[in-house]
Amino acid sequence: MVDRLESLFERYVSESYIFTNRDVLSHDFIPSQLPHREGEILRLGSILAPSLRKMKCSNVFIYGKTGTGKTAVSKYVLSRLSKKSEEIGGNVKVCYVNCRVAGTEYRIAASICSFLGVNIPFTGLSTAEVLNRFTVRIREVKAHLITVLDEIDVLVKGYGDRLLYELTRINENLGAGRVSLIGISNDLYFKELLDPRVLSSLSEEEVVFKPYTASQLKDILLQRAKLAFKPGALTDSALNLCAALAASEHGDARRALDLLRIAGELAERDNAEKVEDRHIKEAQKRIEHDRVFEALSSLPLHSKIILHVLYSADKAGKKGVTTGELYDKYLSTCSQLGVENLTSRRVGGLLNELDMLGVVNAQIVNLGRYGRTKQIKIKVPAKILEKAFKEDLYLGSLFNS
DNA sequence: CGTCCACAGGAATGACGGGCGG
DNA sequence: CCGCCCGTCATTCCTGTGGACG
Repeated sequence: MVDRLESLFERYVSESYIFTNRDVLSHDFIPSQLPHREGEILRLGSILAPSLRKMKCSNVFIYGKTGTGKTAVSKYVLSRLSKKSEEIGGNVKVCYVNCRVAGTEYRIAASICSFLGVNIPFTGLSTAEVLNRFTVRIREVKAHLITVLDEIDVLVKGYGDRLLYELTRINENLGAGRVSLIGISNDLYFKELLDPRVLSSLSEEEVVFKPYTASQLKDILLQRAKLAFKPGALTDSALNLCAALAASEHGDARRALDLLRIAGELAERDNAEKVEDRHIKEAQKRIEHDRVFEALSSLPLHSKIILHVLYSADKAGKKGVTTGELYDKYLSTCSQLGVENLTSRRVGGLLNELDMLGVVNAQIVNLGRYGRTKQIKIKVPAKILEKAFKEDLYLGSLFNS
């Protein structure tokens, strides 16, 4: 026993069979070259280049599906631009904000400010005040700030285009300095939600990122694999499989890299010498499992109760529950657990959130004389749900009986 | 062909915890 | 320390609605 533990430790201390540098496969790694995106890089570069000569540059709207390199290309071009600006003593500053990560209008504004060295408290100020301080600061340092708003559709869907409107208008009463915007979205139709004035201002230029094809994905993987894996540690067929799987999921390079990294980790844990097809397949299962597990276990209590109701119905062989049935069972579950219940209005809201998350499938159906309701079905495998809820402080007890 | 079911989901409002400037 | 404002979660009240039934 001791010896086996010793050898396990020893394996971790000694060099890995598989990886030379696993970080190359992580999300935030930006390689020195981005294969199959030369066109987009040059395009974005030529749009932003005027800023180096203290000239106005157009706002840009970038769209394309997830994992098509939008973020990587933007960050790459921005970092090169800011390097060049430093070199020539320019005043171009760059700033990157992910709207989904930041969350609210306020935090996005605060986050932009922090790039200019203005510290904004967590909360306490109005968004208008934050923007005001931002404007003052821009004028002060006379900077040309190029702001990337990643996942801008999340901002607009949640809070409307007020912030964007303010940002596009800021230049109008700004003596010195300038603000240019780069909006990134993976939803092509979100433009419809924008006020025409904001839209025309934001999409002075547009860049579209097409999904990678399987062979392009293969090139990308090959490039990273050279840096990440030991020579010969990745089989050709595993690499091909990886590219093929990711290509079938809308040419998502991020997904492909995740697959490769996790497959590598699995192979390493297996003490295998090479990453093979089975590791890739296993990795795909793992990713899906983890995604769902994570989503489920971080849910608020009442969402979990709702899911448990649907889970029980599903286990009883019911195919779909109506809103009324759901709410009845929800009430009884709450009293069983000794938890205060929410109103049906709120439960409906939570249900919609679960639908958006893809955990649940809710469809409005018309039963004519018998009303208009929703048919709700659970979409996650029972096993994962059990695993995610068994540890829950409140819900755990429901599984022991 | 009108009714009326059983909800959907928008708007207004309130409670609450947190952080600000003064 | 206080009064104020914010974001978040939840409630209350409300209007809207597609189609089977009578």
